Amino acid sequence: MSGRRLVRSGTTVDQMVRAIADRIVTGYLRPGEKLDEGSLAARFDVSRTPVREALGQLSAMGLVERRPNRGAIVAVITQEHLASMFESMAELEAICARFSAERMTGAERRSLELEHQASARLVQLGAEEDYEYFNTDFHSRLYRGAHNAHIHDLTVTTRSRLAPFRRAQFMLPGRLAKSWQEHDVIVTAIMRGDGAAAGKAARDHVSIVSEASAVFAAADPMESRLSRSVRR
Amino acid sequence: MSGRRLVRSGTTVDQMVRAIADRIVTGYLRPGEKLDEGSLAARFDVSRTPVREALGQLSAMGLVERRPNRGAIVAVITQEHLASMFESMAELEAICARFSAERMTGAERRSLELEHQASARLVQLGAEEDYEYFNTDFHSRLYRGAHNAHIHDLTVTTRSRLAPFRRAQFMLPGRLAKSWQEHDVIVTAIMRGDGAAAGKAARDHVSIVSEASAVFAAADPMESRLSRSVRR
DNA sequence: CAGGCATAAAGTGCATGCACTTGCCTTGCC
DNA sequence: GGCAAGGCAAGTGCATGCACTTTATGCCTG
Repeated sequence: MSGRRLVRSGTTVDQMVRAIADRIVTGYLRPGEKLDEGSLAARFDVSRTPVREALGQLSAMGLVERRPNRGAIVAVITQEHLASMFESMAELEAICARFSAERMTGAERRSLELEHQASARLVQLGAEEDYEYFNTDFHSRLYRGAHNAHIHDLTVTTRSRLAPFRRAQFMLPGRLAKSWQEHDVIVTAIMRGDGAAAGKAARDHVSIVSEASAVFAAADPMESRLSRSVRR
Repeated sequence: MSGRRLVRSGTTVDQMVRAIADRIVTGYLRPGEKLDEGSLAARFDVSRTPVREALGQLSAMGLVERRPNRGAIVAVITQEHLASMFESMAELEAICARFSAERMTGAERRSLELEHQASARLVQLGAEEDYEYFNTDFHSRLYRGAHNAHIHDLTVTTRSRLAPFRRAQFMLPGRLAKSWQEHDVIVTAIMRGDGAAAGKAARDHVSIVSEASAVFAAADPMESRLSRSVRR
């Protein structure tokens, strides 16, 4: 039956994982929201089997929570756990920045500085959208510049899990200029190979975002109805 | 058909994940070894469905590698990636130790020091097995002492992935006494609340294990010859 | 009319079946 | 004898079906 197979990219399960993860990370699916296997299967026109596999993987990644026999929900992140993730992020970024200062190649350094300087223009223009895009790229450069595949993974994963909570920073006025200044401190430290300074600057940079987000998250009605303390 | 169900703990998939992960982490299943869905299903007396889900989750965790349509193998870790994981481990331990120095409660500090002092006896006796058991506990205390759930997760996960490569340290003579000395530096720093010193000591501690393991791993031709049919 | 208890509905967990892919091995061809 | 094409067996990928668990509904009882 059925005209399955529209595209031929990766397996069905992989696509499901990406699709669902994307909806969670972008905030389209909200914490605590129920993930019904049947509905998801219908939604993507596949059977429940790949959906189940995808949910299992997402659960392994911590993006969804699975209660045996009681279905899956988008992972509910407590205030406390969120704080721990932001703090981890700050530490991970600090490590990446420190290693970057010590290990980036000449090309990587030049490229980093070039892009950073170019981004000043986005700040002047107040191009929030574009700056955010650049910002992601900037941080990715630090992760890669650390020349450590595992740290890179940990950092990228943690960052993606924090993504839903990072939109907050847009809300603060003058954020762009401030962000750029902080980047500038990091870049300067990296350029002169000062790992300790680069690490500290990166940690501070993330911490500030963290504080902004904490405010945002607190105001967010994430605990409206369910999310009872599901025994533990 | 069939008399399924031997035990009744958790879901079948979870049991499979634990069972397979355990065999990988303990080195019973070696990197590169083929994981045949049918054989695993037969081995554990379940159908292929839960096996597939388990493999999917293990793949998400990085313990196995899945090639579409070509089956799964125990993840092969390159020398380079292994090094990056050890380095990450050193950094993560450093963070945990630093936070522990700053945040452990009085009870946690006392308990840590007490156990540490008690372990001196194991060193004297040369009780390798028991010391290794204590050692795991010691590090777990640091992870918990950091009071950061996410760092805890990252650290525990990374540590388990390194487990197959850590047996190396047993091979070095005088390792126990050296390890205890290093622990002692960490404990002392934590007791006086010196985060920076605790972090540095923890990083050094792991780095030394790392070097030992690197030698071991290099000497070990991690290919698949011997590990043919292990099923029984 | 409230509080159980039975029963139905919904939804999960796993087994089975079939289509497809891959790798090997044969077979025919040069 | 080597090599390419084709076929076969092994094994993966997904759909479907059924048993079981949870949750919703209604009915009976006090």
